[in-house]
Amino acid sequence: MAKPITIGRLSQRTGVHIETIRYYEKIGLLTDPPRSAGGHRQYDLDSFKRLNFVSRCRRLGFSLAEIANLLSLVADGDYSCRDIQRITLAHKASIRTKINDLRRLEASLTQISKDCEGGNAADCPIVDALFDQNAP
Amino acid sequence: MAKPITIGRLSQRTGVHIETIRYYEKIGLLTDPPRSAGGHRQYDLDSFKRLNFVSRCRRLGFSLAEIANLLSLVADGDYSCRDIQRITLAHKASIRTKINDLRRLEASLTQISKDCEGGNAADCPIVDALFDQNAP
DNA sequence: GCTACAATCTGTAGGAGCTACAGATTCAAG
DNA sequence: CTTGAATCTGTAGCTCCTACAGATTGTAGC
Repeated sequence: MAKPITIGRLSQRTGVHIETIRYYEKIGLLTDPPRSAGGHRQYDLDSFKRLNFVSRCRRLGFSLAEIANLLSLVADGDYSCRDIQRITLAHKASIRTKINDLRRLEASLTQISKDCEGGNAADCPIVDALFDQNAP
Repeated sequence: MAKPITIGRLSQRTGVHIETIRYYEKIGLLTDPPRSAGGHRQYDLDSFKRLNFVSRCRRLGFSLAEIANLLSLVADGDYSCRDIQRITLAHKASIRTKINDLRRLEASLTQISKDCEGGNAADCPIVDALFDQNAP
């Protein structure tokens, strides 16, 4: 059988920090791997794939709870593609909401910094705008 | 002199939760207000303005550290409008970066969910894409 | 003045998603 | 067998709050 993978190599190959891998194990996102006689973790190709899945989902902005959900669906085997797509699309919608929120923030910041000409403290429009008790 | 404001009224007027106000005080973002004989906090118009400033900055996405920085600049009185604008523009740039990141996420999700037709588990393109060890 | 009841007090723990130690072992190469 | 790198466990920290518990204070009505 294939030589087991150490946590260090797994970390290198997936780009996930060692501490993070152990953290995922602790919270139950990854299954506990077998151990060597001395207690070191021994991973295989499956653990590698699973961690890669988690890592990719994280990069796509899924929360750990969402990922746990996806993983359990897949593990149970009785999921339909429709389930997965529903989760994915819901996630996409929340990303869209975040983008819109940030766009509004950007517009506000553009607005309040527009009149700023680098002058003195007394008439800084940004500070005035933020401190004014009557502002929205 | 004006009647002091209780923490409850301050919370109502600013929309900041009571616990959050106390938290801001604990970390030094707000100054410790005077207390009644029994130990209840007594705020005035200045504390109201200051908390409003903090609250507005939070809504604009500034971190508490950034806000502390802005407040100390203003408190010292020797800031220039240029300083404030610099901080504001830096913040705007980081928001723009976040927007771009999220847009890329959205595009990825659109891509991987595109081929999904709600079929069976065996050929779910999303799961395949995420589990495939050779994927990017 | 007294009694309710609301508001506030302090302190601590939790949540998300890690990161960063410290101090003790274990592994692998020479 | 030694040495140095890797790994182990456990705990504490980070950000920005939120949510209690249990005690005390403030206030309105009688």
